[in-house]
Amino acid sequence: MPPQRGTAKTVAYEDLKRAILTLERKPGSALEETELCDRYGLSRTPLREVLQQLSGEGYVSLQLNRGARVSDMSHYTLRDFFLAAPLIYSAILRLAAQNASAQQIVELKAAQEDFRAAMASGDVTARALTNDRFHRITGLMAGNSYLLASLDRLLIDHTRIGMTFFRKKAGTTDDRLSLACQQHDEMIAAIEQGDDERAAELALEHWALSRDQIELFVMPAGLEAPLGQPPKLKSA
Amino acid sequence: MPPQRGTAKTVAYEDLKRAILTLERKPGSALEETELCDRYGLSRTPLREVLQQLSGEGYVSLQLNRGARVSDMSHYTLRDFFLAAPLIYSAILRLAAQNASAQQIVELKAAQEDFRAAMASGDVTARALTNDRFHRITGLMAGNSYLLASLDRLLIDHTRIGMTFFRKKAGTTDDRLSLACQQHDEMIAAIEQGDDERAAELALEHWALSRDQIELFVMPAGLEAPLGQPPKLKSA
DNA sequence: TGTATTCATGATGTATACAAATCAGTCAAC
DNA sequence: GTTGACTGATTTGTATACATCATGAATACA
Repeated sequence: MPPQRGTAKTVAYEDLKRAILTLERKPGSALEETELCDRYGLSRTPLREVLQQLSGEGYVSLQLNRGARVSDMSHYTLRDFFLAAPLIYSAILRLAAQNASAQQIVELKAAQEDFRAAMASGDVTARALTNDRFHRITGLMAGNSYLLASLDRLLIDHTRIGMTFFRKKAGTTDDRLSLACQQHDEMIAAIEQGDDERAAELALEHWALSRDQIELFVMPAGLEAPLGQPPKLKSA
Repeated sequence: MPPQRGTAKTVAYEDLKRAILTLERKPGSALEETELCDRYGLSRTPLREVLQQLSGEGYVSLQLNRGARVSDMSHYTLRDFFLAAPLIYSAILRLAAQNASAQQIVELKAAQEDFRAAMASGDVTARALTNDRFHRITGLMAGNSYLLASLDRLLIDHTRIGMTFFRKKAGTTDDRLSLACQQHDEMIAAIEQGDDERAAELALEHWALSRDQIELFVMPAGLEAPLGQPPKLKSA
């Protein structure tokens, strides 16, 4: 649903999404129209249309006479996230294995190469964005517009959470990252073979890894919490 | 994510949604800005913002320099619909049973009364819209913004499809409608008791009923087609 | 000193005017 | 008869000006 707009508007749309996903624009922070107009060289009319669009897609929230803010992330959203992610990710990957076109598989492999490069580079932003791109391509492969709506919203917050814990340079992080990379490779293989069961299984394994990373980051070290009941997190 | 706008804009937003859901605006039909401006008494600037918002929510699709159209419904969307609906509906109702507030249950009961009245009246539009409202309330009860995104999109098309087959006055329709009404009552009971298993089960039963109705309408009578592989449907 | 009100400032919401692109119809050429 | 390009009219995209609302500092008062 990206607007295939003329350049200036497209740039604003894409760059705002990038800035939100990478936490360059912090959750809950205000988006002033005049600032954005100056930055992207647009007048307020088209810029406001971009904000409306982003609002409909869940990147920003609008309040009457109070402008736009980057969508918030509270402990509530995190709880919702833990519930919805395994359901949607496994469904998407199952469908991706059933429906992926040859062209899409080429794109996914290219995305995976970029992801691998980002892992090697250590660039946090690049890691988060290339991972985001990988999973969005699987969403397109699934080709189900209804489920894609949920996936898109999950990925907004998954990528933002990813930026948060990627920033932490824990000792265990690198092992987990290389495992994530390996899982991506296995996903590609399963999709290429049309093995939908395996693809769905991999989605759950991949999610379990993410979940552990998130929990590690969110929880004070050494504090145990029951699975499926994520600890409360103060909003930023 | 509805805009809490000043009256004129809100009216346009709500009425366009209503008109799209009830097929008063046909899938794929053009939405001319000047016509809508005259109708709702707005200038083009705020009206275009409404269209952008509706685009982000899946009601309309925008094309550069070619204006807005009501979102299309092809046999592809119908196929996607059959795949996503049971997954999302059961997940939503399970969560609704776990999380519904007392206030929300009151609202759901009120919606069900309106639905029952619409069934008695025979007003096709009222039936479709009150049914839509019932299920959107269950979505709010679930309180999961990620899954809600999918539910909202499913309901757009479910309501539109409902308008299509409600219009047909088949002999069997009334029995099925009263069963649907009864299932709503059972859903309320399950939610009120916090019986999430039963609620999810009811969601699937309710979906099976809808699915049969849709297949009855879509298929030429007497023509069998395998379940899960809906027949091709020409777009309007 | 603390609280409430006022008013100036700045931001958002809307309308209008203008620029650019699409579409329909005609006409000419093949 | 069909195809192609041209032109006028309509529609969409953008910029600017104005109206309305929120915010916060300054002042008056208890």
